[in-house]
Amino acid sequence: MTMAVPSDTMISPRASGASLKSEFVAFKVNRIVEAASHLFYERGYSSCTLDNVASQLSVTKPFLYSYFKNKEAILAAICEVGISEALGVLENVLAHEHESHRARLAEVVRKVGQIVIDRQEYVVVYQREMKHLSADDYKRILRLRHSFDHQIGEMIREGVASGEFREDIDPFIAVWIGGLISWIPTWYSPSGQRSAEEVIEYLVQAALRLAGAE
Amino acid sequence: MTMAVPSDTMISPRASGASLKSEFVAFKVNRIVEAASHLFYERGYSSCTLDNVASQLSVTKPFLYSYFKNKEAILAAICEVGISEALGVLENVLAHEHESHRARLAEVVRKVGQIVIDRQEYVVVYQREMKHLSADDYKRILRLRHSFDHQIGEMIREGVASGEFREDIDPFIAVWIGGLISWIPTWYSPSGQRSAEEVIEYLVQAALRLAGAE
DNA sequence: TGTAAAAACTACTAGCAGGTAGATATATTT
DNA sequence: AAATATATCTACCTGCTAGTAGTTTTTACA
Repeated sequence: MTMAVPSDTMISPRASGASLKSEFVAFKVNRIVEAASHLFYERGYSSCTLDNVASQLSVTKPFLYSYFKNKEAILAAICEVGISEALGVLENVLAHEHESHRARLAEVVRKVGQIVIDRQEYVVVYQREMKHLSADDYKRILRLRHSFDHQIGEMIREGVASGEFREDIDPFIAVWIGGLISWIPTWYSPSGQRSAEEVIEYLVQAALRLAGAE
Repeated sequence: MTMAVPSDTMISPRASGASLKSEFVAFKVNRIVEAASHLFYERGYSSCTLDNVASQLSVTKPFLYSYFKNKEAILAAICEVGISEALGVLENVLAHEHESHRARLAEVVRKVGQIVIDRQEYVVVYQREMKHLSADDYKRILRLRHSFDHQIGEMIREGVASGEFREDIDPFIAVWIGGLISWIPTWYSPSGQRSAEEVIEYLVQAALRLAGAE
């Protein structure tokens, strides 16, 4: 988008990375995505107007249009946050050695669960509103999602092959575990009775039980 | 679904119940709800116009308004289908004796799972669009939902008390089981690889495993 | 078959929401 | 401080959609 513009007297603190100006832009883009995510979460994408989003940020609609092509582009940005973070965590975990397949599954579930709790609203908007994406954005996001599902499936398969998980477990069980995780944001509330730690602990236990790896 | 239609010379078989005319009305209401549910499922409630619904049925918008007060009333009717059917099944199962708590849980999960598969689109619309209900409809539907959750929780509690389910199972596990069930419509497709029977069998196994009642 | 009532339609309104053109304010540079 | 570039806003347009008023068609019945 915007190009690097070094300041007059000082060299940009980040060696060759983002300039101060492009950081400003990133900051604003971020704020727009946050506000939109919150409002889309509460009112739904189609019922939420860009004037709503703008006034939430105390700006005006054309402000949004100088950072996003259109309404759908904001939705695409929201959808990308949750899934790409989850994918990042997954790949990070898979890149490291683990003492057992069981431990590896537990860590993936724990970390992805944490992201889902941290990014609750993004995840819900992603699940609910994905169909409103343009064909291109839809494909892009879906590829990320498939990559995620595929790697989880692989992980389960390896656990079964190693004998650590029950033999009669179908790799399809990954879909059920995905269900447990995706279900959290529909009932978990930070202000509710259960703490995030408690919920995640239950989640991990449930996932291991489903995999027959207790 | 289809109602009995007495021949011209016969008196309506239902003594004081529904007349032929009110059965016609019920039939039309049903068709509207079906069509709307399908379109709301595909395009989302807010993005789907009543002209869309009408043309799907080869009628016009005022036709809809002679059977429903407004758009929201159609949504309320859709939301009510899934949850009230599930509640009906649940109460039916609970009214009968079972050889074990395990068997009872399995039967509830199996039957509710079947409804969720049969009424996939209704369930998804219910979950996604409930927030667009009027305050009154919202409360009414939520009461049904709470009744359902409560009774499931009770059932788990009894299973634990009886010693059939693992002691360390939290009654809160009902929420996780609810998650498994509600997750089905987001990935199951009648035309997909897995048959409905297969999916339900997996669901029941997973639920029992979560309850520690294998 | 004629008439009244019910059902459905045609044609409309009012308000809203995505998107934009051009004006204004702010920051940057010389 | 003037001039230029950037950022943001005001004011608008256009198309769409929930909802309605009044007319026409169909049905029911005598």
